[in-house]
Amino acid sequence: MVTLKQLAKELNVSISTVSKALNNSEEIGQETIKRVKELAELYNYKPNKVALSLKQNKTNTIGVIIPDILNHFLAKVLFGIEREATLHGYNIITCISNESLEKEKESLQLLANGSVDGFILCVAEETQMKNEIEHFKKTMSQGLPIVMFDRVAHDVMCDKVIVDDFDATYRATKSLIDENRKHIAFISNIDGLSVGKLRERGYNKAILESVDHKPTVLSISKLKDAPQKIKGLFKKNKNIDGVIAADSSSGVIAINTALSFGLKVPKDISVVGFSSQSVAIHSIPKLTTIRQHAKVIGANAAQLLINRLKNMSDDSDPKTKIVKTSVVKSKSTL
Amino acid sequence: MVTLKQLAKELNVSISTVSKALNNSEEIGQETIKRVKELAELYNYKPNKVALSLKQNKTNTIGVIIPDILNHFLAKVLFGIEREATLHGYNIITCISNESLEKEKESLQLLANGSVDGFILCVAEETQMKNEIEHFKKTMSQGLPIVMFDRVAHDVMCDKVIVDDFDATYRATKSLIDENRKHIAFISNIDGLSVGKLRERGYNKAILESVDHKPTVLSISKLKDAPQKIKGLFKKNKNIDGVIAADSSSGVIAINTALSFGLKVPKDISVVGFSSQSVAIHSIPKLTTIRQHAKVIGANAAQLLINRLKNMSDDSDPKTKIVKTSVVKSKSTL
DNA sequence: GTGAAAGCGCTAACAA
DNA sequence: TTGTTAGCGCTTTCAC
Repeated sequence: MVTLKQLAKELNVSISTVSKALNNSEEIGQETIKRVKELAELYNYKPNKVALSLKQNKTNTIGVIIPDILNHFLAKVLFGIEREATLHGYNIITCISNESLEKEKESLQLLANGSVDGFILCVAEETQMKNEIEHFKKTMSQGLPIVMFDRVAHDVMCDKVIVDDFDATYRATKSLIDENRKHIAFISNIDGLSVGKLRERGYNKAILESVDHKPTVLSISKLKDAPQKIKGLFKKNKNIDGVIAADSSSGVIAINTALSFGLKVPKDISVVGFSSQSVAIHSIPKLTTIRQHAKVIGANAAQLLINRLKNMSDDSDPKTKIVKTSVVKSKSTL
Repeated sequence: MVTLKQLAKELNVSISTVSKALNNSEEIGQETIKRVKELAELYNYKPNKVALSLKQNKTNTIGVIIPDILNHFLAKVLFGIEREATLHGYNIITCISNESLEKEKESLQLLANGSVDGFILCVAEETQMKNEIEHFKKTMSQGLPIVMFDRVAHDVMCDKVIVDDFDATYRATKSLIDENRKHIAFISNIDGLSVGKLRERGYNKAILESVDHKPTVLSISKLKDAPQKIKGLFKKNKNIDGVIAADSSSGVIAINTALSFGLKVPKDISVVGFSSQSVAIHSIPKLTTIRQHAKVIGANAAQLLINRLKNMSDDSDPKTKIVKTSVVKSKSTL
């Protein structure tokens, strides 16, 4: 990489002249600016990012900590973050916590050494289980703002972007009730997570309000077992005629299982799931989905963080942004 | 963040003493080392990464450029890269090219300013179409090594990690022929990509060698249209009794479509697809998959790059690593 | 055993 | 209009 020093030498001017010329300083003569810029162009000069970071005490880099990159929702959020960040001239360093508290702590520690200006993260499952928040607080006390999305730690005072999980399942369940469904089950692969619990509660509320059966909840601990477990559920409760799925896979699996069981979808049974277009088409009929607008969530998180970074002095109260879900009706419901 | 300077001041010693003490230098007395380390611990001192990078002229950061983070295979490779990189003390900066040549160039340019020590990338679709490679060469000539995986530019002399695509479909097609299938179709959502072409060729070869029908190739340009297009294919060719799917979604969609068509899988029709466990379970029966070992690919790519970085002087010939696919037999084939 | 000083590449206050 | 200098945080050579 060519440096200012080399350009200066070649042009027989001082380093600062070159620097100013490249930054279009008023101080420098047009002629000089032109000469400098031409040579810089020729040598494809790019200001060294590391030196700039050191000088300006900011990296224009955001640390993103994701529990699971293979989760389609989380990948999509990451996509949204990357887009928005790039738009504002920020890079992202991605760490994957693998749902582990230890790895989450490590990643936070590792990047809190000047590598990044702030964090966007989704709390790991283990962290939520153990309800640990000290590492978040410590990071923030070092002057690194955090934005949490989806799964958040309520007791940490930071910006957050969340989904209206409770409402979403409440309304979805209601809508199945309106279809005159009599026995609606709730299937979840994420009952350990804050969002999973919220979704279950929304379902519970709707059921308890309107239907005369108790909530029927199926918890899938390993996705691999989903087909079998769902099959078991259908066998045990022959009268199930509606399913709310809390995660993106179990909805399509529920449809496929129902079909292989000889049930007609949506005639005999309606299925709604949290999912996205690209997964929803893995069943025929296509799954009616609760869309979380993952990209929007990512973009919002990035915006919140970048705003904080741009006004570091401004110590205003943390904001929580709720991104409303919307239902994309398809042929798996009436 | 606390700096050496501050520690030095507080301890009434010089900056260099503190630095040496923290690095366990022989020069420094045990007593001093102890004092210094205690204070550093107390203040949670971490050497500033940016300063280190500037000093040592390396960042311990890898730039990863991925065409599409929502592609399950690519996400999994990223996972593999991240793991291996973390293991060796490297961070990764992720850019998403969105299959665009322009974005790919930009990302490369943007990070080639000292932000990263090298690149791992999968060539964007547009880049492959236009067969552009200048930007890769330029980057490499700046002293930044590149490792390409999956979709590679053959004319660029760099390390590569690829899959035995041709062989994989050749063998998969053969295996359906061995099942006594008479009319095997090939479905692809990636016919513009180098790997897509290789896969098609493997299929073609097997068909031309052994069966008396011409290759039947269905090209899906937008995933959204997959169910419809596949339905069309089945309608037009009622005697199709085998399907090879080149991408992860169309395999499960083919099964689901066949079922909705009244066909029995695998009795009437066998389906094999490039996919992974978590997508394969989106059909009942589960899809027989050609596994690409995405995580291994990622890990290999990271290893190759890190090796180059560790021996920058060593100008040895580029290596190409082939990660063999394996078939995970499931109930969608006989 | 400890400290001073140079230098990584850059910007900016100040001097000329 | 241009140049000198200091300094961002760190390591390392060389002097004491």
